[in-house]
Amino acid sequence: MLWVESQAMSDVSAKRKPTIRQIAAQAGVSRSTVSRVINGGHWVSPDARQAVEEAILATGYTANHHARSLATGRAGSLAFLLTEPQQLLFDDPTFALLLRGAAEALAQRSMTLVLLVAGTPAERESVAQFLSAGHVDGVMLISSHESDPLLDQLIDVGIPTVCCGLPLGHERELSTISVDEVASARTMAAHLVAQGHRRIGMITGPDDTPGGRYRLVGFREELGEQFDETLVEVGDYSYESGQAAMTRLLEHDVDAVFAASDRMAAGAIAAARRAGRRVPEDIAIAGFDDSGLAATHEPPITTMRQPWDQISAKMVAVLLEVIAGASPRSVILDTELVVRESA
Amino acid sequence: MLWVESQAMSDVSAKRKPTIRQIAAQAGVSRSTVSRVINGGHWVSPDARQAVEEAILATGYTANHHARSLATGRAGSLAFLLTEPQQLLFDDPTFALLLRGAAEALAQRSMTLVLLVAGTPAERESVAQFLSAGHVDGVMLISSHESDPLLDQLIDVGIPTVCCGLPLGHERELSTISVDEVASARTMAAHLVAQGHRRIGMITGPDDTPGGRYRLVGFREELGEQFDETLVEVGDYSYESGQAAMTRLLEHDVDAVFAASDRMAAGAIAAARRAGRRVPEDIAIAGFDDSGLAATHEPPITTMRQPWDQISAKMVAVLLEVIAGASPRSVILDTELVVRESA
DNA sequence: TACCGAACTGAGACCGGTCCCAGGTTGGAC
DNA sequence: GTCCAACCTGGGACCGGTCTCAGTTCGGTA
Repeated sequence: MLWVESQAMSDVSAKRKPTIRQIAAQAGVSRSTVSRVINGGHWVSPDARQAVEEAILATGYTANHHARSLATGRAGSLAFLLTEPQQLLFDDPTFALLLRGAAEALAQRSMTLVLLVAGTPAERESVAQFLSAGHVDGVMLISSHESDPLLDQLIDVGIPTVCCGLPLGHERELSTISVDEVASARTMAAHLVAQGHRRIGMITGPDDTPGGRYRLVGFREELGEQFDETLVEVGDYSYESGQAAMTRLLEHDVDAVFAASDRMAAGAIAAARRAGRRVPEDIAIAGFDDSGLAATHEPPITTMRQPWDQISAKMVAVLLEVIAGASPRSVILDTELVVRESA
Repeated sequence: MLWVESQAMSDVSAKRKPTIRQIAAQAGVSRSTVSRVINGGHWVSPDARQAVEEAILATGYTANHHARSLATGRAGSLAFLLTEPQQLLFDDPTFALLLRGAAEALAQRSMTLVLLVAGTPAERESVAQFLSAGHVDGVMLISSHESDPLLDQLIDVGIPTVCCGLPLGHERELSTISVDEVASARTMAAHLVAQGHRRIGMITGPDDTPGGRYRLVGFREELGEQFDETLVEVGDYSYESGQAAMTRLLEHDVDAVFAASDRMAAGAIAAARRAGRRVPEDIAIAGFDDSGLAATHEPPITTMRQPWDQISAKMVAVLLEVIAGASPRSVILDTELVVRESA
């Protein structure tokens, strides 16, 4: 009876995860030494280190994240924060690329990615509370509307933050990873001009987003005298808004259109065809992002490629720097013109 | 000098997050009582409860997740685990819908969503280790390939798991949330028949996925005598595979095609058009999922709607039940025929 | 009046780590 | 021979909660 009980108990303890004390006992050293080995191993004798490493290997020991976080004050995780009111960002294939890249970059550092959605006001509130509670070490903010109230909250809370895209008006306080919007737009505009197009229209994004504002700036700069204010329409990056904008542009007899997103370009192509125009024969239509959609679209869309993998990798890298104490900094990455069939 | 120092120190402590002990002191009770109030408040006198609640409100106290997890052994978080080898799932808009739904469902319960990607073998290894370390309470597995070795690992580790789609061969050990594939496929097949189509082809998914296997079963059942083995092509749910499959089907003179995903349907439509066929006039093409793509496609795609919001909500609900001690169970949800223009 | 159980409270151990610090060796410089 | 620095080690406090359990109060019952 007694034997059965102790048998059962030893089964339980065998199944239970080993703690640092068990490793210490097995290796014949103190907890402190085990801890040192785990964290870099400075000031540990070769003998002790080896004994500890063998014990760890033998037991399959893994440190308890929660205990470590409690003791160190570091969470060991970063938040991936989505703030678009609608599910705009979820329709957007680009977000998935960023998410995947960020998750992988974190996994490599044995940190975790916590997904936070702050769409509704209620959600924003609970997210703000979550963040100020210190449950994560830093935030990757995926939103570029400058009016975003969450930006101020993040600055208030003082939590290390990196934004994707330019957070207009907050360049000093927050780190940002972005592409050179102006130069990218100039490149595409130059391409369209070089193709011999004269009446080139543009479908921009909202003016309170960097992509909406600066791609237009670059477009205007490059066209110079040729620039025609009446050939500019505003969209919201969605397929539908691209369709609507194109429908309006068709009344102005354009021979080329530069859309600020691939999805708007796809919508524009659909609208152009519905109006009986061929793409690219009658109208050339180019996009922006190279979001996967562009390559498989019919016809394949000429676009500016955003370096999504670099963007996500840099977001993580810069954010970790800031967490480690560095000052906020901004990184600007290059885009690449990808010529396909639509323009 | 001394004053300056103590001033600085008090500033620091003022900024520091309040702990349960400070709340206890402020409310004039013990830590235990505060803890009781936080966790439901049983066996607490009204006076004590009120004092504690006021102190919490006044200080903006929030419990430290890590400390709580350490003490309770519960992590307070669930993993959203992606296992597709390629970035297939990231191209797939449906995954984003699930992710969003799950994140929201968890936020409502003040739990967090940890994103895990297990694509490469190295990633799978570290994910397995992460999970067996008990860093999360449960796993939402997003993958439906029955050959997935991770399934066995999850069962080995014994971590509560819920799968999205039928994990073929593991119905007893794991919970699953799925739709009635067979009935859904029958509904769509019946619709195509009712529209007067005679030579109806199908583009299925891989045979080791429930969507690939059972949608074909339903399709065959419904067509009965009309079913023609030569009109079945296999795709991998992607746009390109839909294009390729359709190109082959066109040689067999089909007048309707049922694709097992909207993306394959879109690819099929493109291929049909390239071959000079009009959709739906010459060939009707239907999809599956209603993934957002379907509604905005040109023409809008007739499809079977999967109840994404219900699926994600059920995944979370069932998983929490299992974590709480319930036995694994399977939930089957209904789909809905959405008739648009393509079929 | 003695007893009992229910309602309520607080002390202390505990979860599994990290980190500060005091102490012990060892080797080299003076 | 002494002193000191560099290297290595272990004990104990601590991070911020939860939880068990013993103790107190109080109303009701035999």
